[in-house]
Amino acid sequence: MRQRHPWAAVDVVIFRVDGRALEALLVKIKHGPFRGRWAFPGGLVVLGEALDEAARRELFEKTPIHDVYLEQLFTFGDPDRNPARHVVSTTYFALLPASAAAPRAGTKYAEAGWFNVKRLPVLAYDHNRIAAVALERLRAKIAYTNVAYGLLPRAFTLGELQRVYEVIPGRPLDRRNFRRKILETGLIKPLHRYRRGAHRPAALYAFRERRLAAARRIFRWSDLG
Amino acid sequence: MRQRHPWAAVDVVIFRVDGRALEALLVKIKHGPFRGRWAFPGGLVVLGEALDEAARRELFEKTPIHDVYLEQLFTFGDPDRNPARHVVSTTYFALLPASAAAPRAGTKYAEAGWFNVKRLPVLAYDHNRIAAVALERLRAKIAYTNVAYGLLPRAFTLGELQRVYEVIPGRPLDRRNFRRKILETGLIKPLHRYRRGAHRPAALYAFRERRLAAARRIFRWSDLG
DNA sequence: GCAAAAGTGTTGAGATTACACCCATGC
DNA sequence: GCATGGGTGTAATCTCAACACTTTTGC
Repeated sequence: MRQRHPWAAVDVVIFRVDGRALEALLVKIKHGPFRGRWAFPGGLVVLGEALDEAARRELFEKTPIHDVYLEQLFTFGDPDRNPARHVVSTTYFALLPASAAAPRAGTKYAEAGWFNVKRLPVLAYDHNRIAAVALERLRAKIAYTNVAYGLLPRAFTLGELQRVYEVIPGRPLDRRNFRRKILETGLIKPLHRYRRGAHRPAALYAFRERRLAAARRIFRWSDLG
Repeated sequence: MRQRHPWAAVDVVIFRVDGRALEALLVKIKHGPFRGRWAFPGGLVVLGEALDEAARRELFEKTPIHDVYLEQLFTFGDPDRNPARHVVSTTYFALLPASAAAPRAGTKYAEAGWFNVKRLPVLAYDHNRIAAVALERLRAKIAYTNVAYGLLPRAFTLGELQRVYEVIPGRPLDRRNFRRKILETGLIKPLHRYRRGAHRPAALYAFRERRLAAARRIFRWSDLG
């Protein structure tokens, strides 16, 4: 019974919305056949470690913040996705508020940086496929859940929220309709505080719950195409 | 670098709609700590084998038909889900038409049989959790895709189709509204043939495409619970 | 003739979209 | 005073849900 089987690994796609762009965190690989190529952070699961733990470990190595939205995405297991050995990788996606700490490369990778998801380079392994799946999932999910909370700080203006809801599907929304609909969902609540800035002060809101909740749809059907 | 890591495995939840019940295929385990308990068929992934291949292999051992709808569900990786060794299992769900061949136990299992998903026994491993996730996914997916094709023969009546759409969420639908909506989606096409039976002959239909396609929603929001 | 499933339209309520003007602030 | 983003309401259209009676067949 001394058979060999593929090992389990995790990879994590970390998203943030910076200004008007959706970005993902990439790391530059130091060793092996993909040396010098960008990839999503990841690694083998340690014996006795739960999958989510492994994903959180990889995530924490890059950005030392807790209270991160983390969701399992898909498992990729083609034998040739990793030329070194057959590895079955379960991918996760994580959402960070734009304000979160800068990424650190750690000892494992040469560099780390944020990339606009619209202009990702050719990645190592099958990671461009992973990127596509992650983006698709995020787009689908923002339309009928409160996942957006993961991309925003505790308090935010409706304008900031709308920008998240526009950047991810990549199309503009009517401001009046957006405000009405998002308030009707009950996902967010007014804080009765105001943010002063360069212009008219904006009312601050917070998500009622900072864990996944379903809601009625915010986009129309045709917006999901 | 002679580290040990969890192995990859697959488990497959096979559904069918038999008359008025949604059923899943269970096998009885022959050996090990869960001997005598029911579980979904599954096993370790062989080195060099793609995940889907492994799932298809497990599926084919039970019901020798091709052209089966198969979709990856979720990956479970808690270290204690299998007391023997840390195994990370990627689960799949498969859909069979009711007419499909009877299940065979094979050599690996003591027995195989169909169980109403509403009355599943206590299963081995974390398989009751898997059942819950599979059911949730199937319910969500039938509402906005043509997955139902996997549960029906090539040609079917609108009555048969409606029964599938009622059994899975577990609530009745208005016949007139159902027929109008399902025809509006364009997912199915009339065959201009009729099935004769005990009663008035019914027009036969077929799915326009026998691969996953999205459609506008067939249920109302509140029907998704 | 009767039991059982097939077939067929309309109406009211609610949801969705499109759309334009004034307000508060910093500079 | 002007540029920038914040704030607000209404009307037309579309979608959704509710609902009942007739038809065709096998027995």
